[in-house]
Amino acid sequence: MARERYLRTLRALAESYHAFERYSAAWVRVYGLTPAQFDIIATLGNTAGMNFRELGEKNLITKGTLTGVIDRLEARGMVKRVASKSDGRSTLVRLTKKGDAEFERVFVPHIAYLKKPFTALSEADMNQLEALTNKLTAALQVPASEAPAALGGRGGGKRRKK
Amino acid sequence: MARERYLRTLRALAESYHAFERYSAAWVRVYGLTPAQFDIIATLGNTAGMNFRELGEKNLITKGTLTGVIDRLEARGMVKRVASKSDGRSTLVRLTKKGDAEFERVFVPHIAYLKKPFTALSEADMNQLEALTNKLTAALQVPASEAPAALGGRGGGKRRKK
DNA sequence: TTACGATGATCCTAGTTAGAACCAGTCCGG
DNA sequence: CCGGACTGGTTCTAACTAGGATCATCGTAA
Repeated sequence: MARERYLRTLRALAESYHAFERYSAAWVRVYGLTPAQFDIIATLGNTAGMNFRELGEKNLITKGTLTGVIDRLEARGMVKRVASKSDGRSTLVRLTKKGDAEFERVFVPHIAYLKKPFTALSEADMNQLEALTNKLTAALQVPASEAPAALGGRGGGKRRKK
Repeated sequence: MARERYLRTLRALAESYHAFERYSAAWVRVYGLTPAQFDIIATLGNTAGMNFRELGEKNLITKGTLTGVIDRLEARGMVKRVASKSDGRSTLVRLTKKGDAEFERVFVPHIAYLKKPFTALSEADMNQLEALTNKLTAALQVPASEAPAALGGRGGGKRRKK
C-alpha cells in the first residue's frame, strides 16, 4: 500500500461525496424518485425546458444514460419530449403539469434538507472548499496528448474501423 | 432554481469527484479492468486478504455490489474466496498469483499517474481540503432519529413485515 | 442450552452508468 | 450545392449500484 500523501486527501474527498449522496438519496427515495430522476426534475423546474446536451452537462451524466432516465420519467408522466424548432436534431425536455407539481412537492423541502449539513461550514469554509476542488478539477482535465486513446475529444471519441 | 449558497459548493465538490473518476477510469480501462475491479485489486495488494465487510468499507461499496465484483474477478482468476477459519459466516478474499502479478503491473504506475494532478495542490491545500471535506462528512452523518425509516442502523436497515 | 438479536454473505430487482456504434440533421469550405 | 466533419439523440452492452429479503452463523443473556 503506497503511503502517498494524496491518497488521504482523495479518500476524504470521496467520503464526503459518498456521504452526501447517501444523505440525499435516502430522502429522495422516500419521495418515490431515484437520485438521477430527482436531479433531472430539479434541473427542469422553473425553466422552459432544455435539451439533452444541456441537461447532461448540468447533471454530470452522459447522453446515453440520460436517454434511459428521461424514458422512465416520461413513462411516469413527469416530463415530455418536444422537438426543437430551431434544430432538427435536438429534443427539448420539459416538465409536464404533473412533473411541475412533483417539483413543487419535492424540491423546496429537499433543498432545505440538503442545506442543513452545510451549515456546519462557514462562508469562508465554503469559499475555500470551492477554490480547492476547482483547482483540483482543473488539474484533472486531461490534455488530449496524454490521454489514453479513447479520450481527448468530447462527443464519443474514437471511431474504430468497421 | 433556488439560489442557495451551498449549491455552488456542492457543485464544485461533485465536479472534482467526477473529474477524478473520469481521469482515473480512462487509464484503468486501458489496463483491462473496471474502476471497481481496480479498486479491489489495489486494496488487496500486499495484504493477506480481507473479508467482504472490510473490503466494502475501504472501497465505499455495499456488500450486494461487492459480491458481483468479486464474482467477476474470481472468474478471471484474479482473486479467490477462502472460508474464514475463525468465523463460519465470513469469507476472505485474496489475490491469486495472477492477481498479484496484475497488482504489480497496474498499481504502481497508476498511483503515479493519479498523483500528478494532486501536485497542483500544496501540502497546505491538501490539509485544508481534508479538513473541510471531513467536516462536511461529519455533518452528513444522519442521526437515526432524523433519518427516513430505512436508515439509521447499518446492515441493511429496516426489516419489514412478512 | 436455548432463544434471540446481530452479523456476513448471497440473491434479486430496478435502475444508473459509461462508452461505442449508429443515424440523422447541421454547418462549412470549396 | 456538395461532401465531409461535427453534433444531438438513441441504442446496445457490460458492468456497477443500492437496498431489501433470505439464510447461516455467531454471541450472549436468561
